[in-house]
Amino acid sequence: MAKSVEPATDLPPYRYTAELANSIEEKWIERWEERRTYFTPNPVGEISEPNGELAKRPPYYVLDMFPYPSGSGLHVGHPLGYIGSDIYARYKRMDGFNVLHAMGYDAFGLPAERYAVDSGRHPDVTTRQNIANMRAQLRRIGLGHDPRRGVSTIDPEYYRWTQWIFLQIFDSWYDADRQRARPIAELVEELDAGARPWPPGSAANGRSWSALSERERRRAIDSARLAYLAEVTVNWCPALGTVLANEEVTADGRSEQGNFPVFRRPLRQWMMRITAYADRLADDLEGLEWPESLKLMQRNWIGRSFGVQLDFSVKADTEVAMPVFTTRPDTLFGVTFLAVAPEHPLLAGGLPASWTDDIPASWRGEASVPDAPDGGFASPAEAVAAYKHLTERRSDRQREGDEGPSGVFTGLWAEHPLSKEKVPVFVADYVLMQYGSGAVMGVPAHDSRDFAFARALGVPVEMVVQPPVEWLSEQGLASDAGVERWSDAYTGQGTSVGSGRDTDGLPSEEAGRAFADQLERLGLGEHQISYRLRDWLFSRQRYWGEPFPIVYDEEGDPVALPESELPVLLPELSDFSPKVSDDELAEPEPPLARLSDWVETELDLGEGKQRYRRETNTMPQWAGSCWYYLRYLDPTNSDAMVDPEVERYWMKHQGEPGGVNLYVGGVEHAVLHLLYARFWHKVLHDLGHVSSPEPFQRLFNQGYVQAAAYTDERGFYVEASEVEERDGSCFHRGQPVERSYGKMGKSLKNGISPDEIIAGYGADALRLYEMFLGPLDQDRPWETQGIAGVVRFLQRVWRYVVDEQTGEARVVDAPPPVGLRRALHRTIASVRRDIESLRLNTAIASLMEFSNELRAELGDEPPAREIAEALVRALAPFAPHLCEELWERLGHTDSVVYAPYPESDPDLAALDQVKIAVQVNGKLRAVLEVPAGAERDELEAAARAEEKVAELLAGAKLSKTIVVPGRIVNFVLDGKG
RNA sequence: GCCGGAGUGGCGGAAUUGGCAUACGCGAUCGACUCAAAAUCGAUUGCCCUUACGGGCUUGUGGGUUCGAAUCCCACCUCCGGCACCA
Repeated sequence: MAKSVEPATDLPPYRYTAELANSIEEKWIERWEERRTYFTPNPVGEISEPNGELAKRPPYYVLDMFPYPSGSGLHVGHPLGYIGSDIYARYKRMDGFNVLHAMGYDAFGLPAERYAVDSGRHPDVTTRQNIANMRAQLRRIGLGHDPRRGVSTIDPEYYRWTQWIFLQIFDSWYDADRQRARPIAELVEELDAGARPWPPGSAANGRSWSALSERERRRAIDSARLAYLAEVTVNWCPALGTVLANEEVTADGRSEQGNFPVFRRPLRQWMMRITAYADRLADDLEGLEWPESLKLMQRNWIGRSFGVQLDFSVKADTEVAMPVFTTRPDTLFGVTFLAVAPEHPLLAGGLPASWTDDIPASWRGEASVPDAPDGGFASPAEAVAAYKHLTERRSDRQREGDEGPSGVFTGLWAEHPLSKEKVPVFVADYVLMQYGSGAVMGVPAHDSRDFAFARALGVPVEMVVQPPVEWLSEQGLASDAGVERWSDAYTGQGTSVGSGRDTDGLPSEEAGRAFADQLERLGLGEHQISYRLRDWLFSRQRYWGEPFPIVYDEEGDPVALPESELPVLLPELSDFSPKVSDDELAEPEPPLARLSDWVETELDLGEGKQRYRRETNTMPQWAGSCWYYLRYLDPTNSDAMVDPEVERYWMKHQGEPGGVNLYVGGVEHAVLHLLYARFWHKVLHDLGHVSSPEPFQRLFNQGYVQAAAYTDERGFYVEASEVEERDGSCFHRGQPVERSYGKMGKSLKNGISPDEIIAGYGADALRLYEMFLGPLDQDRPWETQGIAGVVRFLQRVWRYVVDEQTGEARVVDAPPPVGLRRALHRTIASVRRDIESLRLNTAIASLMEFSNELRAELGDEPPAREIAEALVRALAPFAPHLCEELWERLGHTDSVVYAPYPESDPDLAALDQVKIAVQVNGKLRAVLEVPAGAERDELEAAARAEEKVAELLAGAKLSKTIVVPGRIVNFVLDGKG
């Protein structure tokens, strides 16, 4: 809580109070702006001046994650990462680098649109106002950003290039042989020349390329593009008038926002072929300086698994080969059934008209379809239709939430490729159409899901991997217990059994290899890699986003607009809300579709004037944030996304992968944003538009600020600032409330505004305290009272340098005591080390320690200029306003922002005296103070000479003496150790 | 369920490679200044036993390796995060 300090009459006139801090801070923020202190020059182009000589320095790019301009103002948790990156950027700037550091705004998207709808104003108005508010709040924290580079995604001059990048992706295809994207024109050339029979990903169906009509060829090529249209199943929420991401749908199939029903339906949408890059996205993580945990999250998200795809032949209308994917070919002889996803194409063909008599009721749907007749459905076709109808209406989330496995028998039988036995084919919703081939081989003995399914429907279980005895005993089973007594599948490796072949008795891995080889020889299977990653759904039925630079011709096929048509401006629209409905079958209607004058257009795209319809979906919020770090490089360039020379200057580093040197942001973007941005960057790299293969070389995740939050008896959060504490209990308006801790923010009603803290203590104190609370990558609880410690520290630094009575600098131009100088150099060494690895809490602790030594050494005496100036420079990245003021009072006319960061002289930083612990039997008995270079013999002799040690050694038998120079002496007496 | 990460004073946290556990700060207690309070300055502050001298214990729990473990190994407990029918 900010205290309102009485204007204390008896304080010295130049005491560093909140008032003084605030006036210093405001003064310097204005001067920095006037002097363009943070303007960072490019080597060439429009913004290569002023400070042009800086561009000769080595470049360094420090980036924060693109903020979304919230309408509710900042709390002290928001700027945590920004302060950390700012300190690092300032340090690098003082250490001789040309540092690019800027802040723009990710201003399109759902939250901005919803805020506008709620406040009844146009998103363009509210968003720009929010940006202005946020800029003002951040400005006051003293972040050293180049203001010219702070782009917003909603600026037409920005989204023009977002659209341009979309066109680059649209105009590309992925060449799997060369493992990179290439212009689509090259694919057309290869096809026309006969160098390639067919576009990748589509099937020839016996026809040759040249036999196709022009329209057919065009559609085949369109489906090979990296950005393509496809009919996909989406979560459609008519009440919100939009499709939702899986994350936005609750477990019971309703919208997270508003709790409206969500339906799954197919819809023609723009997709991005990110799966083409799955291998590179996974492999290239290797060379990045990212937290290992985050790399792992990306790898899991991509979910690459190696296995075998093999064919079972199924007799439906005709004999068809049905591929299944497995990572466990060793369990092939344990297959007792197949299961296909409800959407599987096999089910579209003819199913048998009736069951054979031996089919149990559980297979006929009795166990799985709630309203099935007693004894099950009359025919496979009916059972499958009923089951599909049941599962169709459930969202993915619902499927996952269901208790038991379910499915029905299709009446079809498949032939095992090696044993030639017949196995039944089921339809089951635990099989996902989107993964593998949408069909699985059921091995109940060795897969938990197959096991549960088999038990539920009464399908046989056959063991083909002998589990180790330990597993059986853990399950409470005897070592010879049959598979019918198991309560779960054994999913580990073991000894192969039960195939009746010579692989029996081999370790199961070896048997698996043998089966895979045999399948490959027979042409019935091949090694394959599957991914969890899916292609990226890129359309939104929203107003507040980038329009696609796409129109449709009379046949409904997409046509890219030429660059000269960019930007496609987002048209003015007074009713920008999505069209909502309570009818499940209502057609999605993007707001832009209402503008028929805009949608219907006549253009000459090279074939004379023709009528076209514009694309009315918009891009998702991720689009703008996928490439902003490239626009920061060259924000005013109207000829290119970024000048290649400028791009190379900032992003290409000798002997390193290249990219942004340091990227700081929250772990919540671990997969989506960071994966999408890497994907776009790689496409741009393949097409020659950027020089580095990866966008972000070093990544750092800052933690969250947490704060006490309070819930009333109904479990609702109450405004934390209104809670009072009495006798260890908490009350809100007289009612008792319960305390918990959580991420600071609007939802827990526990936000604390930085404005409030700055008014009460100053921005430098806020900066220091946020960093001092704990390691930057860790969550930390906010307690405003703790800020007193850093305030006192800043006051002391001020008082060392400035006379509190006169305001004059009070340093002496004489050399400091040698001990103090040594302490200074030690401090500089550790502060530098700590900043480099972003351990800013311990960097500040070192500076405090030095300040304590200064006080102990000097008392009230003025410090030497050498000491004072080094301290001011060392502290400047952390407390820039205060240090700029002190620097000026010390007589400097140039800015401390570009003063060189103090260097540590290793000779001075080395300790001349060291303390050595002396132990007897591992227990500390004395501490020696000896010259730093003391040898083993000297140490041992000195240790023996200690009175207490001598006492303990007298009469005892010494079995061992450990001497580690510079560290420890340990006497081990007989009878111990 | 699977995969990660973390457990150190009343609190936030520190501790290069295994070598003085608790740096730095908050809070608390006492003192100086003050009519008083705030601010500031100074001292003390891991726990237990002891008037004292001194001694013992202590990094989630239990074991192990080592002359020596917060740090390495094994088992367990708790908390946090990610993924969740991925065949």
